[in-house]
Amino acid sequence: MAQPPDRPSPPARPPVAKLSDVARLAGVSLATASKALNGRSQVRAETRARVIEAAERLAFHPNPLARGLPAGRTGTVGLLTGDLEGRFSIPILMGAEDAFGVGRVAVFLCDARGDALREQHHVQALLGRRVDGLIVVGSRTDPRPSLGPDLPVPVVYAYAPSLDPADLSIVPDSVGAGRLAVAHLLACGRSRVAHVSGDPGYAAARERADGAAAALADAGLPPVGEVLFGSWSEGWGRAAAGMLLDRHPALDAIVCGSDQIARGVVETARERGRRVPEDVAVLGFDNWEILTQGSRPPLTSVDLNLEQVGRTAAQALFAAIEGQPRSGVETVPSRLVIRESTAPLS
Amino acid sequence: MAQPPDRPSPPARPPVAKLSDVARLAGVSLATASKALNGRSQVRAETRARVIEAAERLAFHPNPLARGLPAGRTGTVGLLTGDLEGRFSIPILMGAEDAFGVGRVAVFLCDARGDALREQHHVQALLGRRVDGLIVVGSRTDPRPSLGPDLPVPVVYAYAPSLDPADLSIVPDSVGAGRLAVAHLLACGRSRVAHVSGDPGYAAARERADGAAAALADAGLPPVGEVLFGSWSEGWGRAAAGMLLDRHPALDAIVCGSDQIARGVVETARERGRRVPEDVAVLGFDNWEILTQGSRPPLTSVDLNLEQVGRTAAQALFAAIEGQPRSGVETVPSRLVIRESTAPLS
DNA sequence: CTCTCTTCCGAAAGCGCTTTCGGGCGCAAG
DNA sequence: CTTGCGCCCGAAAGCGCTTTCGGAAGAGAG
Repeated sequence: MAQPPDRPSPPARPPVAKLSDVARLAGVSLATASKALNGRSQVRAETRARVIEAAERLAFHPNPLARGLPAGRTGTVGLLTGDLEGRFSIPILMGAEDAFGVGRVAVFLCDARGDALREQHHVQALLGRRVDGLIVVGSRTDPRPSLGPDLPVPVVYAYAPSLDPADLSIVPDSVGAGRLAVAHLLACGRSRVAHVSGDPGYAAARERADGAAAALADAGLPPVGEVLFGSWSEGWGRAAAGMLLDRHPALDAIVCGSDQIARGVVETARERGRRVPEDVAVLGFDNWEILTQGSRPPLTSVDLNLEQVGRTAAQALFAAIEGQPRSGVETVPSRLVIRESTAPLS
Repeated sequence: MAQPPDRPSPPARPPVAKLSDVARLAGVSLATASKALNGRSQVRAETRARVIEAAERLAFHPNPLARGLPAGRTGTVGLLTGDLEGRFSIPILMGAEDAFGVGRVAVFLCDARGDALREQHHVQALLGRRVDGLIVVGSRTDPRPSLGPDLPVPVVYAYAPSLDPADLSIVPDSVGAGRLAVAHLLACGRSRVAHVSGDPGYAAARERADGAAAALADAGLPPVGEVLFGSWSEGWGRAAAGMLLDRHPALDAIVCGSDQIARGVVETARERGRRVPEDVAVLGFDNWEILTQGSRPPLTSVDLNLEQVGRTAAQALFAAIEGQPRSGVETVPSRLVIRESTAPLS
């Protein structure tokens, strides 16, 4: 539709082997060649071997377009992200690549940039390209509107769950991540644990806080003050740390809602003469290397296992394409990466 | 080839309109419908209108697979990246998306993870999918081996240039970026400018340093000490800043090879009682928001215009596909983003 | 030796679309 | 009223592959 009326023909390129070449070389018909290469059970082993050898000699690669035509399949999936920076999309993409297996399927990556209209447009473009399925990645863990139940292909939501429980969503376990953080601090012998988090409008902030609170409660320990919600920035981490250290000088650990916040907290603690981790243990979430490594000391952080989220989403999508759809919200556990900002009380 | 022997058929899905439906509804033949929709000049305007209306009523989207079969075109391009974190790929991807125009072409994204073997594999997979062209994105600006001259489709290298001058490469102007940085500091009235950079194994480090040195020389100013090469880390920035302030207490500006280094430098300067920017102006490269914003004060940084690199690469690829290939290395100018870590001497 | 089954292979029919090519029609010129 | 010429349109031939279906060849039973 969008082709120029009379475009010049592309420059001459070396021709590629096609199935008919393979068949001729192997001395069989097209049909037999196709069956042999696709592992259909109607060819003698010896014939199959001959065909395969011919294919290899010609460096034959089947044209997936032509292959998909009769089957209605294309061997491609669409990855629709709303995440500008690729902070979450990239690990998920890599996980998906792993799960599908290199070369088996190809991934179309589209960035909707958080714009619903653009998203709709991309969905149409992807469907037009006859993708076999769609993975939708959000930029935050808050539930998002479903693309709708009547798409012609299966959809899996990753990171941000769909509001529609009939859809399948794969998300990190934020509550569990919060529990994990506190459990580690308790294991380090800390007992006076405060919590500085980010924007309370984010489900991730609230759920991590819930998990942390629950773990403290399980241990019979009171939290140190309320959870301080603010923004996902170092500046907020610095400010909040100042307040905390003034009000609760006896605290011995601070859970931070993100690595950014943790950096600010660590910095302020050090400037106030508190040693990290000896006096105060600090940890963050996300395990964003650029932040955790640059910090003094390097930050312990809860890794949300985004690659695993991607891998699971890809596997689920694959299953759905094969006719085994699931639905509901499935969570992927988090993982603690211990660095120097936490350590046992000596 | 890699299909399971006898897979189950996918679940029933709503059928989509095909060209024959449109033709029937419009009361014309397939051929006419096709020509009408593709703007061929062999249909009466009135007939064309009728066909288009029928297509819209049926929400007809041509099947790009079938469309590409005769033409040998697929309307897809491959984006092959070696950049784990997507630090450079994502902006380039977005630029490419912009340049192609949403929906006109789709982008296959593959991550080779810096592995030549995996790269080769992905190239094969992409060629197998009959992409119309390839954009290869490197993870650093050092020249990289060419994919070879005899690929069946045009290739454009972005960020990392190809070693083969017959290829087309679109890269940021590292030398110009270095000049830009120093020019800004000079405009701020600084005259004793030191330079802390990253790993000297990186062309980006050397070229930025060259540009900076050239700009100083143009102004008739001597550099303050040698360029301190090290690594791309905050820790190195802190260490280097300590050395610099000891040896050259009179310096009034420090150019840093990256935002990470700049953060370390700023931190150490502040701890040593030097005010930034009043006593010492500091700037970095890359304009990585997460780093520039969290710093105290926020960092001035040279933005390499990666989106523009991507857009240019995409346009060049498009031209090559249309039969207008270019070759050689083309640079994209950088852009200064001024924040609080630099300011005129009062 | 004939008949029935298997096993293996090939002819042919699509999949949805584009494009070539030839023919019908209407018009102006002869 | 005939030619000739253009303008539109449709029939049909692919593009490269998969799949159905029927037939040929060989094996075993009667």
